[in-house]
Amino acid sequence: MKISTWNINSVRLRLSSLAQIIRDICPDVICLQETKVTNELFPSKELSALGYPYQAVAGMKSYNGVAILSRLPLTKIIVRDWCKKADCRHISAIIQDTTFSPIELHNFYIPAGGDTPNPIENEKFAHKLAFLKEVTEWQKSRTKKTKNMVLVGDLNIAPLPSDVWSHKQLLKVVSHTPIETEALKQLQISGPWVDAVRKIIPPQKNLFTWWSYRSKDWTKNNRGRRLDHIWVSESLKQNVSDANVYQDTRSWERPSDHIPVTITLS
DNA sequence: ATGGTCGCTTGGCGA
Repeated sequence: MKISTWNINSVRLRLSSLAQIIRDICPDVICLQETKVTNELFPSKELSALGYPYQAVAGMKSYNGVAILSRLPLTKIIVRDWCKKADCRHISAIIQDTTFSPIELHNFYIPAGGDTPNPIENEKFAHKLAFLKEVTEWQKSRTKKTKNMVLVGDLNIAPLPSDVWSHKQLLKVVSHTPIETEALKQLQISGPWVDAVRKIIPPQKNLFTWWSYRSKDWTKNNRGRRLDHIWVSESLKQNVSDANVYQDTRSWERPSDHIPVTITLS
């Protein structure tokens, strides 16, 4: 089973890019973030025609928005609000597969956090930290636990030194500050999570999934960050047989600033 | 230290 995650930055604008990615990768399940569209205007028919009849969608006008597209049936679709905001940053579903027992899938779009890494001066950063804490506490409080779980999304944090182009220069930049990487670690250990991508691609090796639009040539200095992640539960750890990023897409016409990340479960 | 670019929507916000 192949599971991909991609911050698409407008699903309507990049439908043809998504179709190409589908042709190239053939994922069984695709999780999108920043769809930037209401559910009424979500291109359901087009995506169904591309081979994904099972869809879980949580969108709003202009901002945020998450979606799960699947070749396999999805059950128990849940859209959750965090920090008392109905801002479409999380959707979960159970993938009904015949090879594995059911897999509980969580698709997150964690707040970016603004520019200043100080929760007192910057309410967006405060929101990001509060969001992480709330998800962490929620995971700890869950009593009914599904065995097989996968968590994906644009987590907007690059946890490892090798997840950014310069560890030293980014320590005070939102996405790589110690307070964030620590919060992400707490979130990770509050559940059964293993970083599936880093199980395949060694933690020493630089790996990025995002490059800013604010650069004439993103390849020149390769100033990227790994903001997009796929985690699996311990129960699936041994099943992770591949993980990769589709870096070519960043050079396509009208690219998203994020690239797709994919794992294979065997 | 500053400004650089996108997308949605048409001014300004969020990234």
